[in-house]
Amino acid sequence: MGDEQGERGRRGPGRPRQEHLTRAVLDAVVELVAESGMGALTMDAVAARAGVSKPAMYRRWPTKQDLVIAAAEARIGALTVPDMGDFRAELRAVLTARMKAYRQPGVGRLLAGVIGAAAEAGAEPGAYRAYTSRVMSETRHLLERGVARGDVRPDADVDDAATLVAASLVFRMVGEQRLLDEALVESMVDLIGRAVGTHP
Amino acid sequence: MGDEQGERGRRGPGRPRQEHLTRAVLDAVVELVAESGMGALTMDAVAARAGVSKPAMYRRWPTKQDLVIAAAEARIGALTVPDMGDFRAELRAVLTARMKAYRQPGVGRLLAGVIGAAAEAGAEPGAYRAYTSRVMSETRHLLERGVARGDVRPDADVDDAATLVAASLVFRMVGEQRLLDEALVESMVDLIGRAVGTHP
Amino acid sequence: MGDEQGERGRRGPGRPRQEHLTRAVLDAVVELVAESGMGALTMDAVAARAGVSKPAMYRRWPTKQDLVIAAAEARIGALTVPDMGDFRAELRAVLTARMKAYRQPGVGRLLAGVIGAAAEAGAEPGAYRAYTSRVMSETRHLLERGVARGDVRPDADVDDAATLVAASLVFRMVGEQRLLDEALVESMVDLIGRAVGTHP
Amino acid sequence: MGDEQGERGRRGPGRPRQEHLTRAVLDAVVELVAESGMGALTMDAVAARAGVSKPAMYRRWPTKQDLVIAAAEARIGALTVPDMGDFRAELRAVLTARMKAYRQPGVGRLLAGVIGAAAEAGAEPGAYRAYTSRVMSETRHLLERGVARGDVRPDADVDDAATLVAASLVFRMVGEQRLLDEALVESMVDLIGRAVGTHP
DNA sequence: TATTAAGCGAGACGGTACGTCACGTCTTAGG
DNA sequence: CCTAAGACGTGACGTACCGTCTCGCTTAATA
Repeated sequence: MGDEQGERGRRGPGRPRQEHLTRAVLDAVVELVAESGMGALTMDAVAARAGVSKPAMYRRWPTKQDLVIAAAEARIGALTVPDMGDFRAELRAVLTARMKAYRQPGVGRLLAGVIGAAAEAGAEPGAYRAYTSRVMSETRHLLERGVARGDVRPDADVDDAATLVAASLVFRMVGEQRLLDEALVESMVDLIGRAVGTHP
Repeated sequence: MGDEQGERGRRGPGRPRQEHLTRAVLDAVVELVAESGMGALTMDAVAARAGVSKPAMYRRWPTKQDLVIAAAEARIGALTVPDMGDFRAELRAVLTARMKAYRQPGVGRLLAGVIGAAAEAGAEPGAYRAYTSRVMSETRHLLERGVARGDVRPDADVDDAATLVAASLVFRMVGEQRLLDEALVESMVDLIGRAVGTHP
Repeated sequence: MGDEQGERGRRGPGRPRQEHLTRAVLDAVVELVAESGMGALTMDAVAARAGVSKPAMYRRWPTKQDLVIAAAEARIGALTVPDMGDFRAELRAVLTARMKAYRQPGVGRLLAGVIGAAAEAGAEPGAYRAYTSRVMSETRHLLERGVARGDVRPDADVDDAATLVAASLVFRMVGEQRLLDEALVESMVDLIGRAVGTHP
Repeated sequence: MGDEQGERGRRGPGRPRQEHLTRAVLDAVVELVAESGMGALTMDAVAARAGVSKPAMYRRWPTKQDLVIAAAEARIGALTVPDMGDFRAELRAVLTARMKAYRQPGVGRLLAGVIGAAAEAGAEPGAYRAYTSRVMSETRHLLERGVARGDVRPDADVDDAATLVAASLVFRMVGEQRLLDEALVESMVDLIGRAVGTHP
């Protein structure tokens, strides 16, 4: 699961970890994926590109999956949309932000890799689930705010609508392997707006 | 890409392929994935489980990816929804059919594996794209029929709406790793129906 | 322990092992040791030098120890001294033969490595013991023939005398790290001849 | 080569080394080897067992080899046999003393390890040679005293005879991997006594 | 009926990555 | 200057999987 989430505070005695190595590795992951796809994402290749030793990597992320997820999170990051007084506007904001994050070079393939890796053998859902559920709850929050405000139908299933929001961009990119653009965002704002909005 | 699509006709002289081996292999793939996930899906393991030699497998599917896609297709299969006179009914039919296909044991992880594998290094999009675009065009056909019939808005982007339809179940299962059920289908019929329907 | 001792007969179905690989590996071991000592005897280095893959090596010798012992045996080989009618002459013959075998480049260090490796962790005595006891019994046979003939004292402990014969050259080379020569052999023939001979 | 031979006097300013750490490490080496063989003799394991940090070890013995040799010397130690007026008696004394030293738990494997390590790559003969030649000269001294006294043949090669004396026990233990006992010592006194003695 | 091309199981092969381990160094903080 | 703790680079380890190949055998369609 990686322990890089631990508070940056004391780690007891001994030489502390060098944070620039952590960054170098995450950068190397994205670069390699952007250049040559997930197939080129070898632990050895990452270590070589980052100028870091393999043990130093495995100390931080015990599994390739953990590393990949950490790299994806570092590029996609968290997302909080402020109350803009209008559901459609907020939806446009969040989709636009995600579109831009996903369009960064390598992020698309990285995300596909993360999804594939989550289906692995013993793959403890740990890190992956943590990431996924965080993203979903952001979206649910948006919908609930809309319900409270009155521009989202109260009888729409928030869970399922949130799935629709999250799925749209990810599936287009990863499933259909097509590029994302503003037109898609606009289209989705319209479709999902009609699906859950109070005023058609 | 696999040559198993070739017409079953003449293959010239020599001993013909034994079709029961083909079936045994595809079954073994699904069984293994269902039991132990994609990580356990070794070519050797498949061969052992199916009681088939590796060369016999590679004669049929030149690559592991091809085999995985073939196995997924064999379980999910093609889908043609007859004209039922009502878009929502047809949408419910197609989503229900897919839900049932996806819920078969192993199919979820298999699909995740296919998606992940499509992001590999040189991964010629070949087989994957062929499968994906076939599925998408089925859905587009449904929407176009609705437009012609008059119960789907003509100004809705068919492409983007089709993405929404396909994404809903796949993302819930693969992205969120949650089980599919009838309630989700009903929810999606409602949401997508409102999104593209002419009568709210 | 290595299975390379198996009779060269049938190995059942499947592709047979390529014997030239076996030879190439054993040669590479000796070359590397002769050039750079046991420290340079990496499995990777051997594989590279022999132009053989690591799995192909591990199929033949499951352990580095087994490989080292096999290489040593291939260079030192078995030894049978014919009845020459005189114990001292036979002793001179066997010591001369061993001296020549040990003086081959790399063999000295190889032997030291074998001895060191035999003290390793779980080191099942298997291969090492087999080799050692074969060498010792050759020497014992020589002594027993001398007793039967009448030029070796019947009250000399054959076991301990055999140890002395085997130890002389090996310790000089491995323990003292000095080169072997004919003078040493002559000296040992004299000393051991007096130690166990009937006519001083 | 290790600096532990340095005079125990002043080491300049600063905190002096704690001698009990030195002893703890050497003890830990022998314990570990006795329990689990050379394979378990890791620098980390020694440090852990001795309750000492790695830098503290490397300050004393710059190399693992140096540590191993130091541990062996500490258990085997130097040996000076007083003039007993009879070569055979002195020979019995020295062999008995060595037999007892070698029979201590772990010492056999430790000695094998030392011999193996001496064949390593760049292994500067330093420490090993120093130890070996000291042992050999002890034995030569014994023989020379016998020659002077008149109970050792003056035409016996002292060097080669000394090799025989040293080799007997070491080879039996390390080469043949058999236990040492008084009978072997008695046997060797008889054999070597006949080999170099003036009165058969 | 004989030939022949292809299929088949078995398993060795080269290649490449895996995740781990050990060595010897270095960096922190504290005595 | 010593000490404990522990991260670091280096490099080898032994294993696993992929996709290919070489065996010796079997099976049909063709000649």
